[in-house]
Amino acid sequence: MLCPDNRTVLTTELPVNISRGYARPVSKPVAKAAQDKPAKDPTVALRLGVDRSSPVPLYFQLAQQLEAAIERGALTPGSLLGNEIELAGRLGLSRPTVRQAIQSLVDKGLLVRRRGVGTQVVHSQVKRPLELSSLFDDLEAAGQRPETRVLRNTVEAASAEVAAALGVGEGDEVQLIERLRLAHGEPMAYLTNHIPGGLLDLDTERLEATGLYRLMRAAGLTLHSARQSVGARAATADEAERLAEPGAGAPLLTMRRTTFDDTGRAVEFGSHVYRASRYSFEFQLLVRP
Amino acid sequence: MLCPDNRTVLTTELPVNISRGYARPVSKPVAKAAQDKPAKDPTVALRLGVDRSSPVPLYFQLAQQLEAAIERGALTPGSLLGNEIELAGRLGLSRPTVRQAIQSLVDKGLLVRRRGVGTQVVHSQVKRPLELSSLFDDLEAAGQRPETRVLRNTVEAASAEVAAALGVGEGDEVQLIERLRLAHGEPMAYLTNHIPGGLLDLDTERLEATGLYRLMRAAGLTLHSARQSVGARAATADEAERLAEPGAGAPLLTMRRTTFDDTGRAVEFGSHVYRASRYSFEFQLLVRP
DNA sequence: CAGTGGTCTAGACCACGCC
DNA sequence: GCGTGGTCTAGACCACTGA
Repeated sequence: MLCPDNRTVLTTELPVNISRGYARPVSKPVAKAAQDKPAKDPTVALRLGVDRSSPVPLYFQLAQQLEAAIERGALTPGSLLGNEIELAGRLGLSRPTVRQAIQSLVDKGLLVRRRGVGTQVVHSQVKRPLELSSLFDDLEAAGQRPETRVLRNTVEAASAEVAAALGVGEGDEVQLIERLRLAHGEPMAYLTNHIPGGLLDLDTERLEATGLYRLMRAAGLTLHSARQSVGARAATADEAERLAEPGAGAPLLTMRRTTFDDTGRAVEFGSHVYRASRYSFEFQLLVRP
Repeated sequence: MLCPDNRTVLTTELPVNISRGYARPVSKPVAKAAQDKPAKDPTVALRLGVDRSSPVPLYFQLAQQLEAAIERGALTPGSLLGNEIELAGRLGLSRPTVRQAIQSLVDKGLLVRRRGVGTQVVHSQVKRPLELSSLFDDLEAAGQRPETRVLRNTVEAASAEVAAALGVGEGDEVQLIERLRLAHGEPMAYLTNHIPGGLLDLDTERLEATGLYRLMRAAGLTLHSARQSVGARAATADEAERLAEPGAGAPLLTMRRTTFDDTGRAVEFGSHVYRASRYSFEFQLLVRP
């Protein structure tokens, strides 16, 4: 994704929400589709329908279909969805199941509910909130042909700062990785990561082929949350040279992030600098209702 | 909140999640509290209990109590909550209601569920995700005694850029506000905002007393989402002077944000610069499970 | 006043993780 | 196997909105 001024914009989006389900016997093909109502709500013309033999949860199937309808414009912004009870009856589902589907789209910011009014499609412009992102994946998704040069990949004793960030003892073994990230052959960012010792088997080869988060997930870690801080500062002479900026003093965008897995353990501490002339962070926020 | 290096950090937190409820007749004081189980789960000693005469929803009451218990340390990180069915029985609630309470805390990142294992308290460090934030509120919460100087407050014709961001016609009337924000008497940021004409009655006096978002909410607008972009660049000579930075070229943190209300209408477009020597953005991310 | 979403109940069966 | 959360049903009453 390119900005008007040719800077790379990071719109972060990750493959989450993997459908999980369970097999269910093909039971009760409930289908007393009441077409006796004139119904001006747009979902009637939408050939919605769930597959009860699929392992994908019913609410999830419905949510996917509604989302697809919104994305392809079949459900236009501002249009009312029609009430939950009637929709449930038409699909042969119970109301709680339909509510669960709708709620998941409300959480994504695609729908808005108003008591006494109905459920409406939000007037677009809203996409999804920021996810835990990988620069590599972001660049790849944007068609920027990312490239990684691993400049250091060693085991060190944790400094006080790193130990505090990772929640390990000072002097404990941590893996240190320094990488230069390029897109279209040009330097974009200088990435420094610290990872608790023994957590991951990181060989330089795999690090150059993909992103760190992908390696972590592949190793069975469940990434859960991250605390991050974004700022700016002037480049040192060294940094300017590494990043091919004209000289010391060039503005850099900085990001420090600690990532935690689902047990609350810190799995990574990163301290990165980006060329401000080429990068910005872009994301959406949703206000919790 | 102050950084080690004395820069102001923006931890954004807004008062959302206003409790809404409805009155319910004081019915069925179901209380067959089974204490026949030894139960090593920590919630038994937690004097949990809901007030059925309260207008606050039962699931919300339970969620609040659990959250409070986590915050004061009565539920320690990693501890198991005890299964949902038993908990429901003990509280005289149905399982779906208990699940709704637990789910809301999972969404906040305070709890983690594992099938076949149970529900655990996350190992702290995790706070809440970024909310739609007001610099004024953030500074005030951090005890920084914020001050605002309104430098411009006029009505103008929308430029092409502003018109595109706000979704109005080029040349339409928009309100333009330029403000200098100070903390402890020192310049922190220069804020430029555009607001669709006629949306809000903004007098300079009120703008100097509080933040823009607070005024918007007070005017009955329901803020729903925002799209924002954070970057960095070098200051112009003018900007450096306004912000009391030593001179042109000083690194600035930039933020552009368009805010939407719950009908999807753009209600504000802001283009702000912050002194990188004094500011950074700090926030948490949660990975959607 | 009619229609909507918000909340709640008391059951049920299933998939997954661990022993 | 056993216990956990994940999903689903078929009802019910209430509060809010707008005509």
